[in-house]
Amino acid sequence: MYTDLNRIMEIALKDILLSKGKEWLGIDINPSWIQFQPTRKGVRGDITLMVFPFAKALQLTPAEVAERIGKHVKSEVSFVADYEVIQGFLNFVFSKIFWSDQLISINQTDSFGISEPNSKHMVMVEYASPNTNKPLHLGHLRNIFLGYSVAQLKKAHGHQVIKTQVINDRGIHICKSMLAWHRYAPIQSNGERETPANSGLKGDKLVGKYYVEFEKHLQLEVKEVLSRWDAGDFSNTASVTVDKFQELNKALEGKDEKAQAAIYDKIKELAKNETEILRAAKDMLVRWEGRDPETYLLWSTMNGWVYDGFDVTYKRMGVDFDKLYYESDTFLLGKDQVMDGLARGVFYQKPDGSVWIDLTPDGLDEKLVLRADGTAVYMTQDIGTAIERFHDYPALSGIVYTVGNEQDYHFKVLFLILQKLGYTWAADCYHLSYGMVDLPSGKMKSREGTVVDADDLMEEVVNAATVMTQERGQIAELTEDERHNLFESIGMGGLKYYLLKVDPKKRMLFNPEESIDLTGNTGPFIQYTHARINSLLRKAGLIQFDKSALEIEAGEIELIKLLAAFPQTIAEASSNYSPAVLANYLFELTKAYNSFYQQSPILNEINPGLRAARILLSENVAKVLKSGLNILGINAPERM
RNA sequence: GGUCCCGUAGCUCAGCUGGAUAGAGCAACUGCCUUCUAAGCAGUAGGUCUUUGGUUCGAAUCCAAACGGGAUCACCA
Repeated sequence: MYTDLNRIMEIALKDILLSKGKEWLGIDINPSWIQFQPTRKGVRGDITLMVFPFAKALQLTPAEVAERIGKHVKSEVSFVADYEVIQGFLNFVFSKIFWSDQLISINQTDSFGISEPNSKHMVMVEYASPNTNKPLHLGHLRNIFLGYSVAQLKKAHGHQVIKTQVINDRGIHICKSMLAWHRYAPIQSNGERETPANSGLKGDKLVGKYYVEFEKHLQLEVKEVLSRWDAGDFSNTASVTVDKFQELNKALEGKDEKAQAAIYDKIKELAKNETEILRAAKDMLVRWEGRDPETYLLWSTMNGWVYDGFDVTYKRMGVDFDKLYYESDTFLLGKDQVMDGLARGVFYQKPDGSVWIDLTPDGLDEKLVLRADGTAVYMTQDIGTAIERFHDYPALSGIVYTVGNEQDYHFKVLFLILQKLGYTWAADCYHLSYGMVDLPSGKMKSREGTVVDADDLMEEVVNAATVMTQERGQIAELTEDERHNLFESIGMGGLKYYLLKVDPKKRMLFNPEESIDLTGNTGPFIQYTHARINSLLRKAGLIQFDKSALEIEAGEIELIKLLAAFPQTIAEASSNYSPAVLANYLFELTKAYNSFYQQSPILNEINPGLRAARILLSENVAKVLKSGLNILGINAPERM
């Protein structure tokens, strides 16, 4: 088992300072003065003690204090070989033995950096959960890679993890596609309507096509309704709607452009509800809820197409799920909890029968949790689903929701409600909120056709990787199959790394050209370095060396230090729900190794002790790179 | 307007709970393949960390305000 010597040394130094401090400095040491940090890059030393707090208390200059402490520590602590005082910072230099022992310890640890499986509590990670009316796009890619990677991170950190997604298989959106398909899908020669099987179209793409079709017809009808209204023809229109329309029309006067646009949107909304096609879709939803056999069959057929399509996409992404929650099963959940909460005074009821929660004391608004007609809203469902999950998994301690930051408010409210209902685990639920992915041309908008389709993008990225790898890869010995896998690994690795390397919380820019780059801060750069080490190790296989007689120099120490930081990097990335932390670490390690590789002969080194240390070091760098990439969901090819 | 998030090099991003001279990658320029994979390495150039106050030995980091960008404020999900 690997022991983080760094950490142990820090504790040891702290103990010595506390016990001997008075003797050395003449005053009692306040533990809060003792602040260590890794020594700054480019400065000699391994760990740095801040001496400012001491200097202040002792009324001495930092340099004087540092000198006094340094002298004593050097003479009394075996692993401190030297010390240096620069600008009031006290830098301790650890002995070479210390570092070579560290390397040996890392080497002897099988899954270095990975915590004992299931040593920490169980968490559920929800991600993906797309709507079924449209194919997956770039935004989903960020969501899915992020969620999957956080699940991997939690596992590596010792948690038991349940990966889950909610299948949004009910609601008006799927009815829209169903209706449009029923009305407009061309009849094939065999008498069937268009299906994935007879058209060769991916299921999600096909259903998405009819959703668009629906929207097209809807827009046309809206136009008709509006022009009728403008002409003063309100036949077949409810008087409430007419009043509302005229009211909004009046409100237009004297408003600026922005306010007018908002009002126009509302008018459009009114007109939408007056269209035949939307009414037909709503009827369909009612029939679905009433379990009308024909509607139900169509629904399950078309849903099936979508999931078959999504499965293909997930498979290429390399992600999976342990447990699925179907909205069609869970949409009735939560009502009981709401009624129970109502009885306990957590919620209150308005005269129309709708149920609300007043969150104004918490600085939020009043929020509807159940409609007047007793049907559930989004919030009701989420309350129910969360509770259901804790029933399904009694050992569960928290849920991570990978959902875009436009829902920050929703989750804030959800967690608060759960807490008010008395569920202590609400404190361990976390909204993994990520920023939007923008394009160089701006925001993705389906209406303007600027949405980047997930399947298309993956195809493109793999194609680009194929071209580049055929050009410069060392692939002569690979079979056709192996090549195919390699291109896939490189293309997808580049894409995943590109989306994961930035802080999830932040909005990010997706530059198509950069995403297929193979140089610089990219996935393929790390993969390449891993492959190159493997090539080296294949050749080193023949060389005998003695692992107990290692010799190391400054360059090796720098790398060992980085390797030793792997476990704490995983811990940090896991607790911050940030694969980006890990990605940046891997990049640092890769850069450091490449620099080392370029200036130090490894197999060609004549000094056997040095050569042994360098081979061992290379082996462990490769080990960490592979393990780290795996957590990011990225393959680490043996050669490329 | 209320609430929340963001503002670091031409561009894209790192900078952890305050610490030394603010770092990478891309783009630009200069070098390095008859030694282990050049998808690499070494170097040059590029910064009032949006602004102004405050806290402190010490601020890109913490606090406040202003400015700029975004999200959200549905009986949609």
